[in-house]
Amino acid sequence: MNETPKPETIAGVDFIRAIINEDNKTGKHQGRVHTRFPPEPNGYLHIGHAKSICLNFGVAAEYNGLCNLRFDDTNPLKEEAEYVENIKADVHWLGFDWDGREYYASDYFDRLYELAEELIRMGKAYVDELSADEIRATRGTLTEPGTASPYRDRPAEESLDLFRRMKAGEFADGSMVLRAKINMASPNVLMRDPAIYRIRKAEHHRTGDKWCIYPMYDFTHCISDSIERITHSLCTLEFENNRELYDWVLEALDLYRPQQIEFARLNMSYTLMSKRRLIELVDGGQVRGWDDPRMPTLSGMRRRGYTPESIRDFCARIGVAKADNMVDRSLLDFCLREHLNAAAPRAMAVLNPLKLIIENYPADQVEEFDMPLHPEDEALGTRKVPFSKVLYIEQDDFREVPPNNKYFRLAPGKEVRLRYAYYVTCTGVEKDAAGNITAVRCAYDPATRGGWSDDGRKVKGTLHWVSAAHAVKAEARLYDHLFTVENPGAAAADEGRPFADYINPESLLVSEAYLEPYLAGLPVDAKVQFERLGYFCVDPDSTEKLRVFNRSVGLRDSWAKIEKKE
RNA sequence: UGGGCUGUCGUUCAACUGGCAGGACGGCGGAUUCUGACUCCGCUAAUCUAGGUUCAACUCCUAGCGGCCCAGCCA
Repeated sequence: MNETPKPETIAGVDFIRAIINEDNKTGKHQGRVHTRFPPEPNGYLHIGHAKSICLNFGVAAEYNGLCNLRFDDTNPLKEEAEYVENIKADVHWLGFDWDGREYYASDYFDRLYELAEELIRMGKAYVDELSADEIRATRGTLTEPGTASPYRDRPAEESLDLFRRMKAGEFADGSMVLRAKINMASPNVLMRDPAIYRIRKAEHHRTGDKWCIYPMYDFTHCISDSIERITHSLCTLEFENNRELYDWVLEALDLYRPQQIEFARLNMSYTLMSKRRLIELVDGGQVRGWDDPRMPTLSGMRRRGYTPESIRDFCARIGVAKADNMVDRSLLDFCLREHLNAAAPRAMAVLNPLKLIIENYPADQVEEFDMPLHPEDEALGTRKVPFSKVLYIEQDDFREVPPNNKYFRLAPGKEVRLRYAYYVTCTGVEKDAAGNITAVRCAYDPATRGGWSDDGRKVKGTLHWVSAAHAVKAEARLYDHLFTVENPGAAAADEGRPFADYINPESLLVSEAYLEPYLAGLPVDAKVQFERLGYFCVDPDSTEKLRVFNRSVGLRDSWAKIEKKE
């Protein structure tokens, strides 16, 4: 669990505040603010859920209120205990705590059943024996009203008897259903006698085989909110049409009524947010699992190096509103870079090594330099980095023929600084028979120890380096964006192609690339920002091999700029 | 087509009950720098349309237009 998150102010949350403030003024909830985060445990949490988590916990915190964690587990076919555990872990990782208020819709099955019977007795619900197809056929269309089921007006006692026998397991799945009796002609299709209980002879991850009938979302969610005395039930836009039903159920049963408030869900470019499709990716083996670093899940992003702080900051910056949106990934990357830049201890790394031989440095000598772990934060302390006659530098940091006079890295005759070590001047190159450069030779100036000269001499270039003899080899897997189009889900739907077609094949290739970055002997047990190269993060799960995840966090942009200037 | 919701810089969020359309990200340019990073400075660019009310409209009125959601025994 992280430190308690500071209450980042979420942009655009005013339309929710306005409602809460009004409620507080009128004393509707005695000034109480109580929200909930209600995931269905049918998959892992993704960046879209982070928005909801930050909103629900954030709004509650702002008003000194509470936020519950509630699992919406009314469909035994899709839900698993494994998901529950991972969801809890991810919420904690993000930095939020429900303080023991961990609830399950399945906790309310008994109460829900009682209320369903009550609805039947009141004549506001009936057992329908129409098939699913028949119900669909009689529901009408968007422009035409539906027609009543022949069972709609059966006596309450008859429905009650049938409902009890449904519960007792006397009937097969799909043979009958409990429907709320509302209005078959309602312009809101959801109000045309919606099913509120169905028969499902399936094992539930928490209640086992105790039940063979399960309540549906529209009947369950509002009552669960009511039972928990939720004041403001924040949910996404697609539930706007459900609000009328939400209110109807609680009104019919004369129960405490929370206020449902809808907000726009997060859409992010090049990112798939549909849980259904993420499940397909996992099941289809296109990714290694829910926590594959290419996945937009919180666990995948964690492995890729995103920090909870950066995700929270992102959620605060994108804000919340009722208009559909498509947030650019670059904002997420910005948030990560900003946090990493401030917090990550630094290290030097070389991805594409080029041997650098210091001609006038004693062959058997090794020096250790103390380098700050963070250039702007001395409190982080220093690291020791060994220096010797043969080093590795980045291939891109040397050009036999400099492209122009603005190139200030190493080239024949030019002097550069080896970061925190010495100034060196290039004296020549070594080549193999084919003419490929195999090593660069140079001479160092002993008077510049520590990487500084008092004589006013200016060197523009500062290179990163590692001692060849002391370098740590590591396997690096570079992950690219998983999807090739801005909105893979929509693209696939539009063109009617399987969305897996929109996976970037390069992301798979890149992920298998075996690179050999040479890391100086540095603390690599935590996230590390490789200086100058951009922002790499060490996979915190890795134990044996050091994995360097990157690609979306700045490296490419950084190089693009460099290339342009040369 | 019925109903619900929604339209502000490229993106996202602002602009209190009408009063100079602002911030952030992105992009472009510059300064600085022992990471060509970071930082700093500057620039860029928007009220869906048409009428109307008003000294004054993103805001109010009227009429259009666009986008999203709803016809699961999913949530």
